Amino acid sequence: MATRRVSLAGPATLRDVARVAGVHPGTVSRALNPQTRGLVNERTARRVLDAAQELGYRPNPIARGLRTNRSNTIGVLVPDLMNPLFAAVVRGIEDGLREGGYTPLIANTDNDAERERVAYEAMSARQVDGFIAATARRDHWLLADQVRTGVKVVLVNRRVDSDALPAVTGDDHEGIRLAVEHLAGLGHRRIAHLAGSQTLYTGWSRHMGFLDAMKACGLEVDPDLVVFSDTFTEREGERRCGELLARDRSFTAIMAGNDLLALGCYDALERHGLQCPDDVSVVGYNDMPFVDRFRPPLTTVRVPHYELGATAAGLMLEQLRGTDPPPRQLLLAPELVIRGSTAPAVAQADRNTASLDTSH
Amino acid sequence: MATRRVSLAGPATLRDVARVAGVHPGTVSRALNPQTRGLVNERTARRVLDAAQELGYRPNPIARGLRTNRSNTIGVLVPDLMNPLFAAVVRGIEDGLREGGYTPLIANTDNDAERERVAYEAMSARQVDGFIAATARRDHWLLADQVRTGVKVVLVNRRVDSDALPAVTGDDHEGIRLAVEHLAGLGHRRIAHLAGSQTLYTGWSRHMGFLDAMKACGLEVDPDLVVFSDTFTEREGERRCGELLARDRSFTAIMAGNDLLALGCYDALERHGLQCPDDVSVVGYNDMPFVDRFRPPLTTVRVPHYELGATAAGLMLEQLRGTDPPPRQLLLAPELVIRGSTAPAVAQADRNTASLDTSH
DNA sequence: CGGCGCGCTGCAAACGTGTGCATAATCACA
DNA sequence: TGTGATTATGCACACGTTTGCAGCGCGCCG
Repeated sequence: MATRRVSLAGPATLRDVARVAGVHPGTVSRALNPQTRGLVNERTARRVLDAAQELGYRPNPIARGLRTNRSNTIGVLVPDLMNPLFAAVVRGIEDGLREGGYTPLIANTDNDAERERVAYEAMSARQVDGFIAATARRDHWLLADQVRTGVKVVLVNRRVDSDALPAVTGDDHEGIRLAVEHLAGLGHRRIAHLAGSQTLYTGWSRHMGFLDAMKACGLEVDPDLVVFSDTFTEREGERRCGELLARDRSFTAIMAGNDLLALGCYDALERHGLQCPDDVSVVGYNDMPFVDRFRPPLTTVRVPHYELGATAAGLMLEQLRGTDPPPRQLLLAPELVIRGSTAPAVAQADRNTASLDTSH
Repeated sequence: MATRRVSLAGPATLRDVARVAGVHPGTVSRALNPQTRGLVNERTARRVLDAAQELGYRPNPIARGLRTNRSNTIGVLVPDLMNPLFAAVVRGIEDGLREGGYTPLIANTDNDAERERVAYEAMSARQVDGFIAATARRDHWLLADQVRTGVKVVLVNRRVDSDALPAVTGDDHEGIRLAVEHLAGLGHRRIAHLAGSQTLYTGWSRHMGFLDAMKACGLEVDPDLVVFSDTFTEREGERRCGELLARDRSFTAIMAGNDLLALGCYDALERHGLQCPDDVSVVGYNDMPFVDRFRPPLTTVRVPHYELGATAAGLMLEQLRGTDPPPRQLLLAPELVIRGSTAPAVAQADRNTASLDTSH
């Protein structure tokens, strides 16, 4: 009889299980929830579990969410999934959340404040239990909203000065240091810096790292050799590197804020008749897929993007389990990957005459 | 008083709006739903809308979903987000769905049947209104389940023989034809084919396309020059291309089933002392990001992945709006992108002696 | 033997919406 | 003015689950 009803209607509900097991729906709820199983007699719990198994009962997350105001869902805000870096981060987040039984709800923001806001609202409405924000803006309303509403937030690839929010990022400071030391070790003394946008956290922190690293190596940073780009794109990299070359050609190496910017440097150098790495060494940042295939293969700093996402998920789970652990800010170690775009510095004189040949 | 309640408790509910507007919650529901607004007096509707605006009312999708068994959510099954092709497809899906007010729920399956199944179950439990499956297996249980339960499904990057499911894919047949014609036009007559796995739709369809295209060009396909790979990876490409070279070196061009396989060919050719494109031309498929940066820049067939996703989303919306339109199978036009990895065929004699020089 | 505590389960009220049905109000028309 | 049609709104229940509270049976102890 009961099975008949099941075969007729949709998926089995708590009431169906209760009918088969001969108990009250409330008891079924308690028996099936590991949290509250202790409250119910072992023998009846067994009976309930069997009935549920037999009917193929699957709890309805919607109904549960309505009652509990929780959804086992985490909102993930990411600039652009088509960017392989963020794809890796998101993949790490997904795999990390799965361990805790949570599901990510992903939205692309294109670094647009308005889209970010509507995605945030939509996700809040869907009762997400927290947010992982991989969006890179340094200033952020999320912070304000967090302290106001107490919603759980974890930042990835970005942190806030106040230490108020848990965050996990790559150690840009260390990464840039490795790169600059590598260049210094090759004899480079005049090192240019093609920095990313200073409104994005990564652009800013790598710039700071560059200043410190140069000092640590006993090198001077010539303001003429530092240029800021607006976006992390090849085109912008080529443009800014062109400005650099037009202004002052005395540098023998470029530290780029990003692999894409580094790629733009390739183009600009080629356009100005300079060879990489023979005339100018270039170092990127991130170790994107396929940069080992470029011409020349790019020396760069590897950032563990997948692990970034996975540990961010871990921090979120930790926060969800409760007992308010103090917000932690984790740094993940980068790794210098030396390939073909860096070489020993040429003697200053040689290079200047060489470049004069082509420019006049 | 009413506003007081709002400031105390959480987000405003239908009842709150009703209290402020001085009407029954049911009326508010009707007034706010564009579908049913016609049922309510224009003046009161206005009052309700104002009240909702004032209170900042946001409908609760969870409660709505519980009542309607719909979630405005579409399950998206994708092999791996870190693959830039699928990232583009997913991005297209997201943007396409947004137009209809739907949100994607994304899961990576790694082409693993078991993970696919659990993701499908989990999404069904969450009451997704449909599935977009970008997973590439040719045989699929989804088909069976679809006809059984009547759940809405759209395939992308894959279709089924029976025409029973709406699908949108790139026109592999046409794409391969363009590529083979290009090679034939360069004088190549012995063209090898490094095919993808025949258990995946794209691998299979491109293989079929290759056979037809060769015939159309009046060229013979030598079974010795066709080799099948198990996965779409560089390593596998290198391995299989190595087998090809060991077996028969008479070919002057390779049609690869994939850019990654083509990349593997680069490695194998180099290892065997052959130059691309001087000795052997290589054509890829997909036009992944950065293949224009490879050494040499890869000639390949561009597939509009973003549009693939976007139109798949469109098909899904169409299906959701109802009135059962017949399932449509759309083909999107590919485009041949000629770069540096293809060149006129060398005279057979020249190349044989050249390769003999290095191999002996 | 009565009362108390304890282990277990039933009861029912939510959570926020949507919607069929009833009903009140308005209107048209003879 | 009465009747039927139309329009607009109220009412109440349902969706499936969780959970505080009450109650029941039973054993223990005084």
